[in-house]
Amino acid sequence: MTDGNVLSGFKPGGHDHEACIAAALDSVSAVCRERGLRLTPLRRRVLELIWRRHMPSGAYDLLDALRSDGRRADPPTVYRALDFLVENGFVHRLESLSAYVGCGGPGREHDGQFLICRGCGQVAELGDPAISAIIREKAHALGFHAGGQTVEVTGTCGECRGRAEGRHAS
Amino acid sequence: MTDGNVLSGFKPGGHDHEACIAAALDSVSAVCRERGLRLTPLRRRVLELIWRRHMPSGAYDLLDALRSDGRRADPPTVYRALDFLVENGFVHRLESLSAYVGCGGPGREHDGQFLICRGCGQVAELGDPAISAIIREKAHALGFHAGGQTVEVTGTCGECRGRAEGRHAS
DNA sequence: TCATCAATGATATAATATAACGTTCGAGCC
DNA sequence: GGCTCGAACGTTATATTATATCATTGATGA
Repeated sequence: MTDGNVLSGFKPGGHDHEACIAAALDSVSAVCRERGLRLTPLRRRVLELIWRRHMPSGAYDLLDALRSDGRRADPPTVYRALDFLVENGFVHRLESLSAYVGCGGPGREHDGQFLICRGCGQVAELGDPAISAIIREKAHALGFHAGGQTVEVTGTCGECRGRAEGRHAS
Repeated sequence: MTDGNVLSGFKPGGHDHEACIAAALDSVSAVCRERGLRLTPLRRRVLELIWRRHMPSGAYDLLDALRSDGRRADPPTVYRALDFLVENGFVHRLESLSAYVGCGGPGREHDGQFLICRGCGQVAELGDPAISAIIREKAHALGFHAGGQTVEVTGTCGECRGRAEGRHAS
C-alpha cells in the first residue's frame, strides 16, 4: 500500500513551511476560480493563518491573529470566514477539539479521517476510501443512509513516540 | 452477518421504554457494584434522564430536568455527573452535537460508532470491531499509535426514510 | 469519635458560537 | 457613468457549552 490516501501528513521539523502554505493557498485559489467562489482578502487571510500555525486553530486564536494584523475583528468576522472555508471543503472542523485545520485535498470530494497527535498537537488527514466505505456499508446494513462522517483518532505520531522512547533509553 | 455489533439501535415507536430505561440502569448499577464505583442518586438520576429522552441530551437540558425535579442544580453539578458517567463508559459524548447518549454496552471495552439520524434525532451505537480495527491499522501504517476513536455518522434511519418515501408516493 | 476524602453545593467566569441589523462594495445592467 | 442588487463585512448583543475555585456535606474506616 502506498501513502496515496494521506491528504496531509505529520510534518518533520524542517519542512519548507512557507512553500507548504503557499501551495495550499494556490490550490484553494485555483478551485475558487474554477467554481466562481470569492476568496476575499479576509477569507484568504484566515486560510493562511490556519495553514501557518499548522495545527488545529481555535476560532478565537484566529480572531486574535486577525487583530494582530491591525484589523478590527469580532467573532462573526472569523466565523463567517470559517463557514465559507468549511462549506467549500477548504478547511475541516475537528469536532473533538472545536478547532479548524486546513484540508489536505481541497476540491476533491472526500470524507476525511483525522489523526490527532497528543504529543505535538499536529494532525494528519487521511482520505481513505476503505475506511469511509466500511462505515457506510455497516451503516447501510442497519438501514441507515450515511451522509457525512466524522472520524477523529487521538494518539501519538511516530516522531513523538520516537522522542518518548529516546528519553526512556537515556 | 448478525446484528451482534449493534450496541443500541433505532427504537421503533412502540418499544417498551420504561423497561429499556430500567435495563440500562440495572446494567450500570451492576457494573458499579463490581468495580466499587459509587452510582450516587445524582449520577443515577442523570443517567436515567439521559436514557429517558432516548436521544442525545445537552448538558443544559439535563440541568433543566434536574431543576424540574425540585433539586438545586448548577452547571458543575451536571458536568461532574457526566464526567463520571463518561469516564466509566456509561454514557458517550457525541462530539459533533456536544451532547450525551447512554452507552449500549456499558462495562464492555469498545470504541463506539454512532449513527445520528437527522430525521428523528435518534442515535444508534455500533461497537464494530472491523471498523475500529481498520482505522487503527491505517493509522498504524503511518506510524501513528491510535488511542480513542471518535466515529460519528449523520444520515437518515430506515424508519425516517420510509416516512419520507411514503410522503413522496402519496 | 474523629479524621479523611469523595461528592456535592455555590459563585463566578471562561470558551465557543450565533442572532440581528446596518454598511460597504463590487458585478451586471441601463 | 449611474443604478440596482446581493454578497460580504462591520457592529452590537447575546446564546450555548464548559470549567475554576472554594465551601460544605456526608460516608468510611482508624
